[in-house]
Amino acid sequence: MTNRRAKKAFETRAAILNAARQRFTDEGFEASLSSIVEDAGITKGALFHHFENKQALYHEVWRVLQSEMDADTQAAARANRSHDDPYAAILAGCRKYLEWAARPDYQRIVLVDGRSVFGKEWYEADINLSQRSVRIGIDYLVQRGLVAPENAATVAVIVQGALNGAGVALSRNVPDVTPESIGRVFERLLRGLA
Amino acid sequence: MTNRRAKKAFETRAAILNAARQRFTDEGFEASLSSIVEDAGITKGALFHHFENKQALYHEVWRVLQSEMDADTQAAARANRSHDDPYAAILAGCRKYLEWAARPDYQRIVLVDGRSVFGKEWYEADINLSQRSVRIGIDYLVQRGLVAPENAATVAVIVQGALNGAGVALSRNVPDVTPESIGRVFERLLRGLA
DNA sequence: GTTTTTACATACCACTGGTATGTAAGCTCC
DNA sequence: GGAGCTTACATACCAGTGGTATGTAAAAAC
Repeated sequence: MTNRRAKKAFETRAAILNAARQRFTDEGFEASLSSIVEDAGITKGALFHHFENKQALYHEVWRVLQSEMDADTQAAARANRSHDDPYAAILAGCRKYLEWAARPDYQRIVLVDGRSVFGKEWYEADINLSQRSVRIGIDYLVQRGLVAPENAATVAVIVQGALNGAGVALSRNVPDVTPESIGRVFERLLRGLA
Repeated sequence: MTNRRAKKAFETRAAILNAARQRFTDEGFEASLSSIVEDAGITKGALFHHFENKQALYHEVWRVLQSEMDADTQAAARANRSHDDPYAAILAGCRKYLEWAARPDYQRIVLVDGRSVFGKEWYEADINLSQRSVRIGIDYLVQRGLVAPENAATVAVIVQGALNGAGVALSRNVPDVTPESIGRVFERLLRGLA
């Protein structure tokens, strides 16, 4: 019964996305569509049926990754709310984000290749998913009077950039850069804003 | 007398680099070699004589840009040294770097496309040129007792990331993010580390 | 049961980065 | 000053790329 064709189509779509995610992680955007369709066990006809072009495929892989990260970091922040310390939630979110920034797939697809793939539209695409969680955290600090309202937007982009830099450094095993040292410095930075 | 051939070769090499810098700025690494050699008024034979491959050409363009930036920011920092305020120099360097981060060529070639072009070797290439000035500034603060020695490396990558985030946001005209607001926040952040 | 729609597969295209080869001008050295 | 080597390119070509136009068989709609 229930639409056999649509179900099958969904499976091939998922197979394409899986193969693409792996290839894009290993080889970046340069990964060939031929290799992706081979991994997925289908042909280019199927791929171009499901996605308008290579960029659209990449964008979908990217979007899924960002959504997963967004949900995960927000959950971590929510779970660590504290009446005693207004910084507890946002710091927990930061720590969780650092785990993502160190993941090979997230790092390559979002942090390294993503920007160049999307070109000028990058920031517009990015700000809605990458920045959202950060903005929520900063806005909370503003609400608690710990960040000046006129600095909110600036603090958000700076925190985001700092997290990305730290995350990449972390995964590159830069000497003396550890999750603990980053946690220490971040806490100091945020508290220093008050 | 003095070697006419070498002089001419240097000129073609410079023409290639100029054309490449422009094309890479406008179209990113995807810019075709055909268009570059056309702009430079030569052929692919000449290009591949001077550069091993496309990546090597890109790397040279990138290297020149980074060197220019490095010299400029260090000069700005040096010119703003102050006995009264140990932060004066590094803040001046940061402000100068923001100007670079907002430049179309630097932004596209170094901040956006660079990472994906160099892939895994990116950080190794980056750290020697991007990080150098930052590290010098942070090490000075350590020396003055304003940053804990064990945090130096972490602070450096974080400051670098923060500067990149701020620079990109600046050039994208993100609402409420201005050179002034960035300067304010940065000063607070750095002083908060003491 | 016929028709229409959908989810692919196949065959092909212009163009890409890269290479192998050709060539003419410049330099060296007698 | 001219033979011979070297260098700085130009030309011709190649495998592989993203993308498209067309074909097709099965499922859905009526």
